Amino acid sequence: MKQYSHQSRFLVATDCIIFGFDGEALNMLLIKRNFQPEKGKWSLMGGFLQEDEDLEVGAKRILNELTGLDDVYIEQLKTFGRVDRDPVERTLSVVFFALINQHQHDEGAVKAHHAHWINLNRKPPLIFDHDEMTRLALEHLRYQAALHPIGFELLPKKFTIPQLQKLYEAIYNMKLDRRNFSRKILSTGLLINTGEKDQYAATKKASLYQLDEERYKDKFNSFWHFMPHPAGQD
Amino acid sequence: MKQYSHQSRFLVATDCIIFGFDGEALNMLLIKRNFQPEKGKWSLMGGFLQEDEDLEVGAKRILNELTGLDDVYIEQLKTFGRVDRDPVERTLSVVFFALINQHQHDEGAVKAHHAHWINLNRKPPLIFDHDEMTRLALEHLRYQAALHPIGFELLPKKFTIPQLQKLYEAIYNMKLDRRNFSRKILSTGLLINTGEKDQYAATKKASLYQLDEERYKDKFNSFWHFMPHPAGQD
DNA sequence: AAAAAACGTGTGATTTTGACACAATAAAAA
DNA sequence: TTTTTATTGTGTCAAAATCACACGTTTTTT
Repeated sequence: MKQYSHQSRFLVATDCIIFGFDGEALNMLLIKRNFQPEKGKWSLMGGFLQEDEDLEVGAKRILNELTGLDDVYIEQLKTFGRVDRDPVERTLSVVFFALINQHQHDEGAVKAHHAHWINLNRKPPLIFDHDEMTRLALEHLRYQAALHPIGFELLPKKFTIPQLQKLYEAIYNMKLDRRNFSRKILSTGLLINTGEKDQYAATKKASLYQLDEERYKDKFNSFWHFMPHPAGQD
Repeated sequence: MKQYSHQSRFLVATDCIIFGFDGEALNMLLIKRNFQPEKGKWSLMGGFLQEDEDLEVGAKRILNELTGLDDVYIEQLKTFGRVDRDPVERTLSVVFFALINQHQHDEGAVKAHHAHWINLNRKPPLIFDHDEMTRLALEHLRYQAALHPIGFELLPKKFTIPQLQKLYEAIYNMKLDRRNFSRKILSTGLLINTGEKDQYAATKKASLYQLDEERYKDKFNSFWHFMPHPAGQD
């Protein structure tokens, strides 16, 4: 048996949802398309899967092309396959979810692709089913960040607890209590106090922490509740 | 623009991981293949995606073919795309995760496909990357069942709390405290006591409950902790 | 009628959580 | 130089949730 001859074959694309955090707001990297189809409109960064390429390799190729980054946190999110989702020709899209340190990307590459960091609260409508993909990704981010120590992927190697809190506040669009947040985060035992202080702070300088990589890997799949359970849930 | 002419096209299959519960153990529905490739070996139930078919529709078609069931809980789990995962020809597989009430399936259809309910603890090795798919699905089941009220999908419409507990014990391979389990489950407010009793019970007859469908939909995405956090996590 | 098996509910100590207060630090303003 | 202001680090306490465990009840079996 050399081939499954009588079966249909499909185009397969990879689209990437790339989240970044600038210290204040949650952003995503979007493309202002200067190519067909839907030239001039906004979309996710994507590309077609190659004959000899694993899915994740394809996603990382596309991600690297756009950001210049190599060692990025990505997860496969979901495959979108509605028959008419691409008006040109049926194309399945395997959507990947990436978290990057926004201050580390290659600005040249981003400009070359007409890409822009867009605040999530000011996101324009996107082509095809890319809005649906985005909704799912944000939901997934909120889900993951509430249960797993995933937020670190969006911050620099060394960061302060107030910085981390701002990130969580941006992800959930809500204010958190400084003291309870700190207690909860530190109680995971995942943070190492480097002893250094945040030199950019305006007033009292906060301590810089970094991930305990060892424990991070070990405990990634423990469950936590990073988000408060406000009273009166019912 | 009529087509993306120069891009490669791929075979796309759908494989289904089908979990069932017989009251004692967790089982999955597996195929003893009497067709090529890998005739004689065990595999998941799968099939190729059709030209005019949405992904989920394809999965439901395959599921219905095997079980005769129509209204089944399914989730898309992940797409497997290793270049050499199918030795015959490169094929992407979109894996779906299904939970069914094992006592409700169509035995005729199952036999016709040479399918068998196999206890998870006695699962034979499967072809291709189906073992990896299975591992992921079990992990996902454990994840989901710990956080969301998903176990009901594996039970009959009316069930007792001890039955539900046995299910959880099978999923996690651990014993649970009867009293704490009951309290936790009831405190979700998702169960309605039908007033009836389980007539098959050997001794004291347990009350039959059913899902409060309304609340179930509303609260599916609230987080819960159905599994205990034993002391000494560190 | 007594024993055995399984169900339903209750209790108390411990831990975790959420709400909130105060002292310490560092820059900027006075 | 002193005061003001903004922000960080740590602490307290009441309320809620969790875990470990005990007892009485119902139904079949002996």
